[in-house]
Amino acid sequence: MQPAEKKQTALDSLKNAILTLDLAPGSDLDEAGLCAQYDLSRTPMREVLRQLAGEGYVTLRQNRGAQVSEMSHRSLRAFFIAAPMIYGAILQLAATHRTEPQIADLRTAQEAFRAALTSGTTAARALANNRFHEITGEMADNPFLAPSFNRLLLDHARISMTFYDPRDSAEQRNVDLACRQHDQIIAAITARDTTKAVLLADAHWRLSRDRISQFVMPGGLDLPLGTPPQEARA
Amino acid sequence: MQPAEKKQTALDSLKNAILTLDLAPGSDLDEAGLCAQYDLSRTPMREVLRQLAGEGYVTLRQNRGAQVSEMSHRSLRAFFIAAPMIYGAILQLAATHRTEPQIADLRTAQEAFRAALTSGTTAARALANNRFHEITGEMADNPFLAPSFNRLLLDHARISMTFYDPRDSAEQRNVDLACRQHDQIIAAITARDTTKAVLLADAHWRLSRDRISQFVMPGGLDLPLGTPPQEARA
DNA sequence: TGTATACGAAGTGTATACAATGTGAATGCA
DNA sequence: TGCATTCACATTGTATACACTTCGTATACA
Repeated sequence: MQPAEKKQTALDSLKNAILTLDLAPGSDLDEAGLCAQYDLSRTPMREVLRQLAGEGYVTLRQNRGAQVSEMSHRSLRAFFIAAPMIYGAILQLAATHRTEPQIADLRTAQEAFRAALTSGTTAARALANNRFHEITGEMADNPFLAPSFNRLLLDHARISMTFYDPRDSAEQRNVDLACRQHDQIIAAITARDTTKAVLLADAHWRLSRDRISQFVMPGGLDLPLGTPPQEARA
Repeated sequence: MQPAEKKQTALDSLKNAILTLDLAPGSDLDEAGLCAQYDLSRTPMREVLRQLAGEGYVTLRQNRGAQVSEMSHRSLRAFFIAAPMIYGAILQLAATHRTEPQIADLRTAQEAFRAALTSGTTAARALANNRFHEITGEMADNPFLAPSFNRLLLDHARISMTFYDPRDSAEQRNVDLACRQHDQIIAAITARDTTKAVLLADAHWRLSRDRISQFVMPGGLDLPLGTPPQEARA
C-alpha cells in the first residue's frame, strides 16, 4: 500500500471512529499509537491530525496532543440554532445544482442506508445516513456553506449515536419515516423542486430534533423530588 | 523569537497577504521560499500551509504544492447566495451572546477601521474591516456557523480589494456610510437588540453587495457591439 | 504532615536527510 | 519537422534523530 493511501485510510478510519463515538468526545489521541496502528511515521500522521482539526473532528493544543472534539451542553444549543437554517439552504441549493452522476450517488447511498436499517449496526446506520447527507452537501456546490454543513453533520451523527436506543419501538418507526423522507428528498432534488426540497429539509430536521429532544427531556417518572446534597445548598 | 511564535507570524502574515491580494488568487506558493522568508524549516511551514488549507486560504494538491485559493465567477455567485443568510445569523447571535470584553474589542477594531479610512491604504482598510467582522463572529459563539462565516469574510475582503477604486467619490461616500453602520451595529449589539442587529446586517450587506454589483455590471458605455474574433465563431 | 522544588520520563515540536513524484528539456525516431 | 521517449532536475512526501515542554513523582524542608 502506498504511503498516500495509508494516510487516506487513517483519515477515513479516524473520521468514522469519531462519528460513531468509537472514539469518545474529549478523549486523547496518542500520536505514537496511531502511527503504529496505521503504519505511518509521525510526520504524515501529524498532518492527518491537522486535517482532522481543520474539519472540526479534533482539537489540537500546544505541546499537549490532539483530543477528539468535545460535545457539550453549549454546543448542543448552538447546533439546534444553526442546523435548520443550513440544512434548508443546502437542500434548496442541491435541488438547483445537482448533476445526474450525483443523483446516482445519492440513490446508491440511500440503498446502503436502507440496507443498514434492516441488517446493520447502529454505527453502520449512522455512517450511511451521514453519507447520504454529505452527498446533498456536494450537490449544493457552495464552498461557503460546505464547511458549516459538514461540521453540523459531524455532530449530528454523534448526537444521534448518543441518543439512539434500538430497543425503543418508537425509534424504529422514526427511522423508517426518516428513510421515506430520504426517498422524497431524492425525488424533489431530481425534479429540481426547490420549494419541496426546503419543506422536506424542515420536516426531516424536525423529526430528528424531536427524537433528540425526547432524550434530552424525557417524560417525567412521576416520583417525588429529591433534596439537594448538603454541599449544593446556598 | 520562539519557533511557535514564528509559526504564528507566518500564519498571520500569509493570511494578510492573501486577504489583501498581495498574494494573488491562484498563485503558487513556494515551500522553500516561505521557509527562508519566515526562518522556519519545512515541517512547521507545511503545518502552517495545512492550517491555511483548512481555513480555505489555500488549496493543497498532491505532490504539487500549495496555491492561493481561486476566486472564480462561480464562487462569486455562491458568495452572493450564502452571505446574507450567514451574516444575518451571526449578528443576531452576536447581539445575544456578546460579552463586555468583546464589546471593548469591537470598539477598538472600529477605531482602527476609522483611522484606516482617513490615513490608511486600501489594504489597511480591508484588514481593519475584516477584523471588525471577525469579532462579531467571535461574539456569535457558534462553532457550527463560524467556519462558513470566516470563509465568507475571506472572500469578502478579497472581492472588496478587487473592486475598490479610491478615485471614485461615490466609493468614498459608501465607505463612510459603512463606517456609520458599524457604529450602529456596535450600539445594537451592546443593547442586545437582535431585531435591529438583523436589520443592520441586511443593510450592511446590501451596501456591500451594491458596490460589488456596480463593478461587475457597470453602466453601459453606449458604444456599438464588437464582432467576435474568427477563431471564436462556430 | 503538608508543601515546594527538583528530577526524570513521556510526549510534542523541529530540523534534516532521504525517497518518490512530477516537470521540462533534450534526443531519437518516424 | 513533429512526436514520443528518456533522462535530469526540481519539488514534494516521509522517516528519523534531536530539542524542548509538560507532567508525574520523589525528596527535602518547613
